[in-house]
Amino acid sequence: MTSPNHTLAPMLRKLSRWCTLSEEDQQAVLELPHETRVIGKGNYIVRDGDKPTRSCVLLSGFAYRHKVVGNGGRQILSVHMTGDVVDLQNSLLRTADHDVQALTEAEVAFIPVDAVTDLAFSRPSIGMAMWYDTLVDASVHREWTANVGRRDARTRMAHLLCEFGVRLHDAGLVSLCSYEMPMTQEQLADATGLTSVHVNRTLKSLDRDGLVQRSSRSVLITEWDTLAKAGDFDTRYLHLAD
Amino acid sequence: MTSPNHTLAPMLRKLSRWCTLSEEDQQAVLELPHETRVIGKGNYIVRDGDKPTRSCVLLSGFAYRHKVVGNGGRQILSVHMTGDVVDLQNSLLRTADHDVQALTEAEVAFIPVDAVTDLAFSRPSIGMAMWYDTLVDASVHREWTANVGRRDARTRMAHLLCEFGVRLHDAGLVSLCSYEMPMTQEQLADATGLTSVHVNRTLKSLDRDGLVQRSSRSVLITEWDTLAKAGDFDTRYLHLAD
DNA sequence: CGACGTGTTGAAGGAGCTCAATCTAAGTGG
DNA sequence: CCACTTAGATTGAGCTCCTTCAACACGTCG
Repeated sequence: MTSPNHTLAPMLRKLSRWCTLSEEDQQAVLELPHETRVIGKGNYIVRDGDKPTRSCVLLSGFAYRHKVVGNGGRQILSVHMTGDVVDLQNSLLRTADHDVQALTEAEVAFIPVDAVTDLAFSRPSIGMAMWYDTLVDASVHREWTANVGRRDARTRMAHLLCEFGVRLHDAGLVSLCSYEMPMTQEQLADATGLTSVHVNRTLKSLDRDGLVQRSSRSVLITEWDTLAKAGDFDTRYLHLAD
Repeated sequence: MTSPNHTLAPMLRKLSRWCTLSEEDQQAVLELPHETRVIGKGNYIVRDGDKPTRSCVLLSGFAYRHKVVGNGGRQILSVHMTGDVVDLQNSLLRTADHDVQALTEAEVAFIPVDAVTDLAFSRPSIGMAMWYDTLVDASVHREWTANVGRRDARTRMAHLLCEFGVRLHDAGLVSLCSYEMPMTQEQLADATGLTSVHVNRTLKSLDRDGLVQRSSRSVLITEWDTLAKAGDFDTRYLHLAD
């Protein structure tokens, strides 16, 4: 791997997850023109309806995507971490169909979308890796639809906690069973389609049963297998092993 | 447009929706190697866990994608119609993360996935159109997540009926407000995260209020604007106009 | 210190579920 | 052409999971 200290190294790491990239391919990714910026906690990266001309890569921190529905309710669609190309979707689709917001203070790199597509089609391996990345994203959306549509509160919550553990672990950030998850209970509610009150009770219940401990923003999964079972969780939809 | 009678014409029509394709591009799409087949109503096109080597285009009829969760519940993730490349996702991701099933008897064309990717990267306009197609698919997933996560039964149902109307209309099949929708109430339930009993009551209620009439399998939207409003429906997520 | 964001807990209510019976329409075989 | 079957639609009654509303606790930060 070329220069792990390079700004876009997290993005390269992520793309390499999906396809093998040659030395030149790797170099080309790292040389993508970009501009870095720090986004304050809670600030918007893209707003629903925007016509972004740049794609955004998360270099550090967390971000999430969400939609606001007619009655004022909000649905969080996915949570993103270091290395995620968090807004290829909106920029390639030309008009954003959802909001992207910083969950914590976050370092991001903006890349002109034309540079991204040019690279994708001049270097098929990179193009395939990017396409694959957006496909995995869609797979996660499918799992979330099933999660909020057909699982009860306890299962949903357990599922979400498992997903975060696996993805953070895969991104090389933490151990599977102990991680920092900077989401409030209200945000967890918006991610699971519940109310914050019920999220509270559900977390308490999981805690009482000895499956997971959550204090302030840290999560400690005490019984991974039991939690995964309770959460109807199978990593397959994350496509980590294909 | 080249030869509207060609087998793959519906796929070409769909791709042309997303990007302008040159005469040669169009020809190249139509000349994709393929094998057609008729899939009986209710038969599976792909099963969760399969490793498909061919992608599947719907030439006629309807299909839907779904997931089965731990407690036996089923969540329908999207419904597909003529021209939809119904399984680019599963074939490009190498392992299927959900089922694809024929809703009605359906004519399909199977295309080797290698032929698809070769074409995508040898002809960037086609590649971009295909990528775009999968991105729109993901956008629909996002809307569905919000639909089942944050809207009440009545709104969900109205939203679904509006989506079908717009998409069928866009595929050139029918008028916006009157179409055949061959789904049972149980399938509508699995698409909306409700039970069939409650779907029945919800449809009755929409009917009573004069918004929509549904007899056997036909849908007649009597008050489009009112239904769209009741369904918190905005076509933007379908990206038809970008 | 006071204020604000977040977490916690109780009590009451409701949207949607479960269970179960009945009805209807479209076959299907004799 | 009719008895029989079967998949789906319809309706009622009771229940429960989750929501709503409201109060209070806790920590942090000006």
